Amino acid sequence: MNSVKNLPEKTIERLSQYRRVLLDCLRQGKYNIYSHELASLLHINPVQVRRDIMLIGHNGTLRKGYDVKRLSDMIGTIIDSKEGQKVAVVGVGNLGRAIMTYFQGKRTKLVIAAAFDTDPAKVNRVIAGIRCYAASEMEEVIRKEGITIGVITVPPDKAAESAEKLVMAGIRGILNYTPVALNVEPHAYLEEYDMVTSLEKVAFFVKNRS
Amino acid sequence: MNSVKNLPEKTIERLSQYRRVLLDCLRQGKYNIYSHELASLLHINPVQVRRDIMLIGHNGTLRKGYDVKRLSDMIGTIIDSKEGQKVAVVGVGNLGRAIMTYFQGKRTKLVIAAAFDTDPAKVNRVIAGIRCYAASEMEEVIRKEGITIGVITVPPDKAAESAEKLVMAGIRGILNYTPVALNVEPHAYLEEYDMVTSLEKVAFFVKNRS
DNA sequence: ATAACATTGTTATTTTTGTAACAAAAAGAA
DNA sequence: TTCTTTTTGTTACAAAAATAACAATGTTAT
Ligand SMILES: NC(=O)c1ccc[n+]([C@@H]2O[C@H](COP(=O)([O-])OP(=O)(O)OC[C@H]3O[C@@H](n4cnc5c(N)ncnc54)[C@H](O)[C@@H]3O)[C@@H](O)[C@H]2O)c1
Ligand SMILES: NC(=O)c1ccc[n+]([C@@H]2O[C@H](COP(=O)([O-])OP(=O)(O)OC[C@H]3O[C@@H](n4cnc5c(N)ncnc54)[C@H](O)[C@@H]3O)[C@@H](O)[C@H]2O)c1
Repeated sequence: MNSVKNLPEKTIERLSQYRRVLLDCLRQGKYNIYSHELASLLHINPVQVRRDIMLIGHNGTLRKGYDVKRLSDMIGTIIDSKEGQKVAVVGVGNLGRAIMTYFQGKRTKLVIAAAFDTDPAKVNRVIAGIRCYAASEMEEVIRKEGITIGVITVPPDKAAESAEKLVMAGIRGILNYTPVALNVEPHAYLEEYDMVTSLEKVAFFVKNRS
Repeated sequence: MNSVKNLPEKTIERLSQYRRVLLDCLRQGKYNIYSHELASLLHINPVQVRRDIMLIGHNGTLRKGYDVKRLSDMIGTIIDSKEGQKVAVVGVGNLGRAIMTYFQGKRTKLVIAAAFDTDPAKVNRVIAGIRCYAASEMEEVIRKEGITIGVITVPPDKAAESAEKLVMAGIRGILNYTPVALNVEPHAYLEEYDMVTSLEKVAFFVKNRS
């Protein structure tokens, strides 16, 4: 079977990036785009763009390229859920707040619906338009609101317990920004990102350039 | 040729992660570690750990595993530069400040040596121990300090001009956190990361779970 | 009309990445 | 000692991802 559920992981990432570019195009009044344009905007190969687009079953027009609006909508049908999904941020510190600010109004289908912290100075306040609850209310709020995704931005030594609480609350996916590998399988899909690793990677390739 | 310069990109990423875990072990007084321990801490396969370690030419001890300190040092000789590298953060907003706070004292060979902003309220202040300069001083400061890596955290519409300035100043690598694809090749190595993509990826896999 | 061209869609091939399999060897048990 | 266990190092294999090749076809120019 070759359905949309079996799309390669890398294709999913690129679809998100294509849409970002496409939405930009729409804002600029550009209604058609060639595979090589999309490719060069994202520093990838045009063939890869065409292949990804083929995989999701979209059709371009010869000599006119892809219809920006249609393609962007098509990507939406693949990566968005119809009813949307709600996100919670756990840990309203520097990074948590930055993310909350950043996301406001970015995507209609993916909304940060709550934040959690233990600091009394933050609890029950509204930050970047998002209500901050006490960490102890996590399970209740997550269930009540139907939140499916958690973003973890607590101090490293609180990461494991936060993940556990999220899982207890029935969360289905976690995006972990702490430098602590979590153990939530098979309860939730896990994505981890460490900025130090990215920076060290850049440093390595800088060092070894010809 | 199979030198250290030709290590797979993914191996480089993992080396950074291994070291993070190893340094943690040292702090906890653990001086030896098995491939399967490292693997399970990072949710990967033990064979992959052994393979990566083989590729960098390190030797473990049968039945005792790897010497944590020696392996961590060995990884240092691969991914660090001897003299270290200096990093600049461009854009001292929510995210920039979060990164500056986060990095303080994390790595001895990779130091944030300067920050840049256009906001007079930030210029010439010291934030998280890092001096913030005016964006107009970028070229001068970067050359004087010998900064090789730039992290871009300015508003999206200023990203391209910031990258250009960095390149003008002779920067060798850029880590871009804005959702704008930059064009700096062949002057600098570029790594881009967009949080929306990560979150959309999590959302997709949550949606399509059995 | 017709030829030249540019662009998509798709299959084939190559490259990269990950996993399995297993020999070798050290440690400990019998 | 000899056998069993455990773990590394390495080669062989598999899977995933990226790229190349190219046919098909609409568009434009002549
Ligand atoms: N700042 C960065 O750029 C950056 C980058 C990469 C990773 N990180 C990681 O992200 C995490 C957060 O970084 P930060 O700079 O925002 O730290 P921070 O200290 O500014 O924020 C942490 C927040 O979590 C809250 N908190 C503590 N315990 C909690 C709990 N049990 N439940 C809920 N909230 C709790 C704290 O009150 C605080 O508001 C850290 O683990 C850090 O290592 C940060
Ligand atoms: N906040 C997040 O979690 C997050 C996540 C992903 C991506 N981003 C991206 O990172 C970037 C920064 O986000 P933020 O939330 O920190 O924004 P912000 O508005 O808080 O900060 C931007 C900073 O850049 C400064 N600046 C403006 N023009 C400049 C220039 N030409 N040179 C130097 N500095 C300049 C501003 O004065 C401000 O201090 C944005 O592009 C955003 O899209 C942010």
